[in-house]
Amino acid sequence: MAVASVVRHTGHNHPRPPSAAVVDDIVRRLSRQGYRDTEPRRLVISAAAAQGRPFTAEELCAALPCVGRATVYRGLRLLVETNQVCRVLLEDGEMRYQLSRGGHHHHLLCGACGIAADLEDCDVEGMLQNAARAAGFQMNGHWLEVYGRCGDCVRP
Amino acid sequence: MAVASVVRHTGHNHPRPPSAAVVDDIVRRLSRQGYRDTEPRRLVISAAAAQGRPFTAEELCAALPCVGRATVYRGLRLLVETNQVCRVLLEDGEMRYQLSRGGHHHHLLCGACGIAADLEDCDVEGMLQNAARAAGFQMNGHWLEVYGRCGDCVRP
DNA sequence: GCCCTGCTGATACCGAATATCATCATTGCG
DNA sequence: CGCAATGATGATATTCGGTATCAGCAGGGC
Repeated sequence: MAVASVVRHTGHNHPRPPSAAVVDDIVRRLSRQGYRDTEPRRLVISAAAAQGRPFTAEELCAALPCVGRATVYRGLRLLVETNQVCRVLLEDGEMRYQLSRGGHHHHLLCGACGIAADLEDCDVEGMLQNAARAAGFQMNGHWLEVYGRCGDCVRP
Repeated sequence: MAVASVVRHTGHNHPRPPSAAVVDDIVRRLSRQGYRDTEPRRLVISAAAAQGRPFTAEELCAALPCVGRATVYRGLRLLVETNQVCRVLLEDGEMRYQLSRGGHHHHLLCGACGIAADLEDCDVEGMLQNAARAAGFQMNGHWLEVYGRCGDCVRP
């Protein structure tokens, strides 16, 4: 279902050179939680950090031909579970991933170039709390994605 | 802010006796768009309407052993495409479906009993428009799910 | 009733993701 | 430092949700 997937690759938005500091940082946080510091895991983190836009597990696999598929999938899952990577839901229902900068935030997703910008100070929380309470619900969390066009794609 | 109104699906979560009127209504809308009125299609709609909570395609298949898998999947896809059924994203990323009562709305999802209530008058739209504009984005749409506990599950 | 065409459904197929399991490598500890 | 415990790896098999195929069927306009 939901076949028509969005833009794959356009001119800009090249993968960035992965910053060693970012990788070290994540590895350190994982170590603190008892996860080992291994070469393949660092490669997965590095590749995830190098993506310029939300990516799929398969894209990571393709970017890491020397790392086993299972390892890439396990590594990615670990990163999601430990909140180093956040899930990004595209408009068509496809799930992608992106290195998290931490803290609660939402994404502004450009349907043209596929880039995701973080939307940080948006107080939907309070509004939803109220709406949920009015409906007799106790709200625990929410999932929000915003779709549109980024500045670069609106005026080319 | 707007007051939230809720449409509760059933008192409890059992499948409801599918209302013939609801099925007829959907079939009529499909006919108007050139889609035929067929027995298997009616069965799919009826089964979808009988679910007391968001369901998966597989659950529909299980509920309709006499209808071919492909037909169930095609029928469900058609219903989604024509907005008779809306997608519901669970907290863990699983995608489910639910008969839509039409109009833009969001879902209050109970993590305990799995029920989904419609949250109709919640004005996140304007807030998101502003936040997006501030970030240089042109917003076209959004996806929002709210998670928590329904009244029945909070005080049992 | 007839025919066109959309619909059905058994089956094959596909791709994403996970389970398995022998082997390897990290890290804590003596 | 070196060793053992055990978590991690990766090739492979497997599962699973969903789609493509295609011959035959049936809805509905005539």
